Amino acid sequence: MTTVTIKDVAREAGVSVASVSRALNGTGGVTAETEKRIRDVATRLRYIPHGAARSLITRRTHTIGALLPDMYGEFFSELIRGIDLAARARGLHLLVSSAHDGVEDAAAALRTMRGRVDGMIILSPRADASFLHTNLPESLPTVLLNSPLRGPRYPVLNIDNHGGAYAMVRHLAVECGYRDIALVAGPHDNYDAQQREEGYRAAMAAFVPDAASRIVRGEFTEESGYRAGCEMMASGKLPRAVFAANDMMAIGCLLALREAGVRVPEEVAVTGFDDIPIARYVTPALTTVQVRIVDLGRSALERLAALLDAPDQATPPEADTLGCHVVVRDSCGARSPGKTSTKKAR
Amino acid sequence: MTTVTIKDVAREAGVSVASVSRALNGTGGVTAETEKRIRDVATRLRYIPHGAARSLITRRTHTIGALLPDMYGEFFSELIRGIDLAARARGLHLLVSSAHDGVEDAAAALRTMRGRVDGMIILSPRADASFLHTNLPESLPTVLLNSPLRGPRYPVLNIDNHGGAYAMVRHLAVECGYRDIALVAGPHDNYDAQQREEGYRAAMAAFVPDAASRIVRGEFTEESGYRAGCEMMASGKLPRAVFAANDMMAIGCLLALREAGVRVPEEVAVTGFDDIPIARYVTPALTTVQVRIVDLGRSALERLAALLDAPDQATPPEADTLGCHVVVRDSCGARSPGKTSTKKAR
DNA sequence: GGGTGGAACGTAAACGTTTTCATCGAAGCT
DNA sequence: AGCTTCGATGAAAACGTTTACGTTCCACCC
Repeated sequence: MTTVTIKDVAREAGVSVASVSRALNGTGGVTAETEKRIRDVATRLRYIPHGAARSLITRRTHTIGALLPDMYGEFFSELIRGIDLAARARGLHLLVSSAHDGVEDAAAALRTMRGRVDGMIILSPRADASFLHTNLPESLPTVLLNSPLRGPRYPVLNIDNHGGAYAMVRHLAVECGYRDIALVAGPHDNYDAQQREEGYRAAMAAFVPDAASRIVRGEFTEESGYRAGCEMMASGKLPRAVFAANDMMAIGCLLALREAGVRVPEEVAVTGFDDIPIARYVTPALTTVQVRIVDLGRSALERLAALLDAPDQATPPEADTLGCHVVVRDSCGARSPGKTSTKKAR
Repeated sequence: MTTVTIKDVAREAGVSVASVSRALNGTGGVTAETEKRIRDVATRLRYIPHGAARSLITRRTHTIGALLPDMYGEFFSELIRGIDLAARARGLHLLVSSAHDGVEDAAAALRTMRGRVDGMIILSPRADASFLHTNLPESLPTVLLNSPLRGPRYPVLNIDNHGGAYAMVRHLAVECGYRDIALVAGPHDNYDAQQREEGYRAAMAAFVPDAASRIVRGEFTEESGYRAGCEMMASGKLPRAVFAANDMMAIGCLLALREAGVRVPEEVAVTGFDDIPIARYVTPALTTVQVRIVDLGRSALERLAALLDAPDQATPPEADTLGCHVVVRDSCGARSPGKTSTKKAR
């Protein structure tokens, strides 16, 4: 009696449960008169349908699951935001699970999704082919984010890490005219980091073929960026430009240089990757590669929704990549440090 | 055949579904031998229990729902992060719904939670008493965040807006010695904004009783902070210190002053509220009121979990408030602009 | 006026689990 | 040997819905 079910409504309204279901769902088959009566009773009793029961028979949950490695930082909040935005536009709900304590954890999280979601969006370094095979219910529509996996099994959406890094190096080399461009790379085992590094190499080979490339490794943290900056200064020979594989490292590097009295961008240019919100507020404002993470989330969900609507549509086997472009601010020296334009806060 | 159910496992293993359930759940009542056989079959068939079906009978979903007004900005991502952190520590999952397109929307979101969650965390300006009464299943454990609501019905967790604002003004008045302190307030209909404003007034009355208080209204956006800065300069008489009711407005104000060539903090001190990540990276680094949003989310979930474990425990009728404290950086002029300490990126 | 058709409504099966209860057999005891 | 006890197992109910299928009833048509 504590919670009111469809039976209570039926009894109170003097009809069968079937009629209540029909009336409340707007399926035909009930007089306008009885429908009204049922509706009245339902609101009076404050009846709320039981989601689990409904989706058990309907085989629809109107919920999509998101498996993410971690909730941290701008990236993931932006991503979730994008997914959620698109989801609610479609009347879908979001079951998030940030499982990052290893494969066990991720597997468990994935399994509990069974029967609670209509589809999955997965962004996880651990999600290799065999992992997915054993833990993902055979027929659950899924789209992968930022995954090295290819193939017709699941659609994949990637950030154009390679292209973004390439474009940034081109900017530094061609438009700014620098030759001695160093990379503060990300961790070796990180897929994004690998691709960005490759983009750097390719662009260096293309635009300043006779200049040596110079790479110091970081870990995508501000601290590691700071250390990288110190390291380069200690080496006695500063590069003319530093391209950090993400913004946090760029900022760390910026701080290290500032502390040492090195002027940015006059002596050394510094650029990053990601365009996190902080980027435009540091001084000098950071030139970086903008990747519209919100859009990544959004298109992931759109793609998934398409899969849900047309289950056996042949999915384009090619992986989609989300373009990104460099946004020029002050830290690269390509423009005179102008006034920071005031933008409407988002 | 497309999805494998418990029946398939039972048939394949030559036992009843009951035994499969017992074996897989580790309830007693099966020989070690048959348990192993069942387990083997289950993994071979890649059986994954159906969540909805299970929770239909168990009346447990191991999921908690979060109703938030919007996913935007640092605040909400931090909040979710806090909730999620505590949730996964308890083996709970998270069903988020950011419903901000009005009451209709929020109501719909809340109703679809029925049967999918064991409890709710609600942070919504729209969630007044009657709204909750009509849309919240009678017996669903719920904790409210940052709500003006009081009473024994639901536990409430609040940020100590009043105390934080009070402390900041005290800092400006007592420790920095300023008397002419202006407030850039938040929107009138915002609960946080109201409390912060009240804290400002109270502190002004307490510490600089003979100084006039000065309030210009903003909307919690960077742009409105920028405008507030311009407005104050246009008035011809700049205050000695500006306390903005949130960081984004403080930053906007900072920019306006900087553009006009006003030196911060030498001529005008500027402080904010929230301690968003950006705050420590602007120059001068922003003195602000730190509120541990992650902790807010965490304790909300802890509280909810306690409710779940002991449903009829008398909930402390007093609303809990989460303390906050001022963190002194450069923008208030209380200390000599030091080196920005490099922190480990979170 | 006796069919015919269709709309309104009820009955019951189904969804995939867990759990109570009954059954069965073996082991232990006198 | 006859009884009890207990552990392993299966049968079936239950959870709260939706929906296929009947049934009833009324209007309509010849």
